[in-house]
Amino acid sequence: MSSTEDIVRRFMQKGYKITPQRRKIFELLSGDKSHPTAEEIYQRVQSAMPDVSRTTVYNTLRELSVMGELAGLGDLDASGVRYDTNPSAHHHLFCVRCNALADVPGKVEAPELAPEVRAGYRIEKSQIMFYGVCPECQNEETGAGPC
Amino acid sequence: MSSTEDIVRRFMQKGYKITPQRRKIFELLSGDKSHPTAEEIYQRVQSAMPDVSRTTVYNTLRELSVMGELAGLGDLDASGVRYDTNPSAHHHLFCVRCNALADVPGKVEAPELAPEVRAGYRIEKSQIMFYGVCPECQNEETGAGPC
DNA sequence: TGTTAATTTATAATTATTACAAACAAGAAA
DNA sequence: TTTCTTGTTTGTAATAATTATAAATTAACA
Repeated sequence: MSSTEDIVRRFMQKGYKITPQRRKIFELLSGDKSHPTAEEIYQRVQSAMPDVSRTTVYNTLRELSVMGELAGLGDLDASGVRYDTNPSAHHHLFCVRCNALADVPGKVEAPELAPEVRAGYRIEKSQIMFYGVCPECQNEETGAGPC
Repeated sequence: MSSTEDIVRRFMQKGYKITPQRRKIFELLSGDKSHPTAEEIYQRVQSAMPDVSRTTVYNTLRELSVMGELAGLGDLDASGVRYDTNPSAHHHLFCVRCNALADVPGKVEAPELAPEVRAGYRIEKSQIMFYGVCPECQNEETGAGPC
């Protein structure tokens, strides 16, 4: 996601008002790489500004999504939508043990689909989810005995 | 998914009972390629057996998932989990207009991730979602005038 | 055919998210 | 700076998907 000030600027250009709540949410999200859920974002906002409501968090997330600053990643582990602050096209790594979600940096191309396998679809983009075990969970595996 | 009788056999081997409800759900699912939601499956079961409860549908879907006969595909369009009756590894095509979901037949390999891009993950499998427009929606586009 | 344990059912509980309407505040205008 | 207008926030209620629970039912076996 862009810097807080960039987003503030874009919100103002669109005629949106800059409230302390919105600014705080921008600050918490810009630079975040953890792909938090709405609830996690709400919790973080709470510690900084205890009176912010869930609704405001949801609203702001929706506005940022519409503006293309955020992308929502459909429910992977039934804990809700996870937000990706990196709006450029990229793939993801999902830890099947702890549900961590990481970006695959850089450009990795998905394969082209041959026409006979494309079912007539006109393909516009693609997204690869790599499932596996993150480094932290690999450590625990060796250290913590049998599963 | 396997044939109804194969699944019945596997359920019996596990000591599960074969009820008319379960058998009907197996029948409706085996051979299905539409990636229905739990609610859609419930509706279809209803037309054949009006007294089946949602809970039974959900329970049976969970049992089939645990047994590996079904795979749940996390929420793509906020209408709930969609069930894939094809348990072998394959990729998907998602229509961004009508939310249709289709299998990519055969083996299409996702790219290997270079170590410097893998974030330390041990990768176990991967799944590519191709986003685009299905043939039906392409037809409507040309026929139905401006969007 | 009777027994028993699994299954089904209806209902209530949970969880993520959206809708709503009243209270409030940002930013433009005076 | 004060006022005004309109967008924003908030708390609460509504939705929707799914899970938990406990009583009633029934499949499978003896």
